[in-house]
Amino acid sequence: MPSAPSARDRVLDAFENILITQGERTATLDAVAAEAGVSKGGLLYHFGSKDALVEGLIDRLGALVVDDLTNIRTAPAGVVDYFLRSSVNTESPLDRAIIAATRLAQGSQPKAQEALKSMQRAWFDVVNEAVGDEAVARTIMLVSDGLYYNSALLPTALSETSNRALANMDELVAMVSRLTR
Amino acid sequence: MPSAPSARDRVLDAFENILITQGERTATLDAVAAEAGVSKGGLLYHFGSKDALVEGLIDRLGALVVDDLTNIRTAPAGVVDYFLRSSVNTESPLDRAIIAATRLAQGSQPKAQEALKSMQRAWFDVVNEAVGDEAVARTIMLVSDGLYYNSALLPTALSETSNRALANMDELVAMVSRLTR
DNA sequence: GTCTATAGGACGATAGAC
DNA sequence: GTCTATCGTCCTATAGAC
Repeated sequence: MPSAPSARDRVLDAFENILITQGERTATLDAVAAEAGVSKGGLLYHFGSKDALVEGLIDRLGALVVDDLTNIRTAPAGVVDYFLRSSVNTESPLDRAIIAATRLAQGSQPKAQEALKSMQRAWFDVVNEAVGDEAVARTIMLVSDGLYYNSALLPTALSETSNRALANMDELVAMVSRLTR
Repeated sequence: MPSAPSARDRVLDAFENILITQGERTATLDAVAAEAGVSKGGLLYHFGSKDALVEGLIDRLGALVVDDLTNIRTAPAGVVDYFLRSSVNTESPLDRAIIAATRLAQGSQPKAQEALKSMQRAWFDVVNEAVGDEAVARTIMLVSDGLYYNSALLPTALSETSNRALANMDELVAMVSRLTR
């Protein structure tokens, strides 16, 4: 029930927003405070420094990943089907946190890099357990990363590959299922 | 014969270097000039503004892509084999230009986004022509994007997936060839 | 808990010497 | 073709009022 998000959460939302739509460079304290509707001083009360803001975002990502792993494991259509379909950016809270963290990771923020790495490892373990073949699991991970790269990393790109893949998600899932047999 | 690169080329090399290793934020005119071994004024003689510097990098990328397309088409081992193997970052001039452009594309630089998009489209056309099946070609593109994402986008990540894939490139090529039969 | 004001440094760009 | 010096702006962070 997201009735009235706290100022702290509004700041994190604003930080994500700017990172996703305009990149790391534009995500200054001034810009984040303005987008969140607070003053710079107000922002710095909740997050004492820019580093603390980054940590706040990574912590939020960590919590969302924990939930996601449960969703993957218990998906009615199966692990691989759910995992692949959830690899295109749907603007979910998790997607937004991942994309924002990826922006930070490319600005030599070691903590963001580590968070993404451990997320990837956790996903691999679940997929690998489901398909029971490491080579197949690795290939599925690459397809998933490719989907993310296309739909999330090139902001307004609407890249050809991704658009086609999105329109043909059933086809892609069938394609990948050829590997498991 | 790269005996003595011109100051202009040294500036572009430095710009790429900083974008790749430290991200867009750190790639300031001061930092690029220092890395290239020229003064800020000297840099601005060759590239009149930061925008011109970005354009210079994108032009370099365009030229390298043209060469690469010829390499892919004429590869002895075949289009798909060559394409996939060249999708891991080998620190080649092309790889470096792509990664640097990707950093810029995430900072809402439309020109960098368009350059990457047209590169992707050109690759897809070659792969599609070679395999003669759009769904298979799309999947191959996604695997390639996944390889790039892992080996190039998360700077020092040395991500699990990518490392394993690198060590098992033969295995991956075999995996993908299952799709074409 | 949120604000304004401001310090101190880094940023992109210009001017002009050599 | 390359340099130094400098301007105006923007950045992170602190101090202190409310």
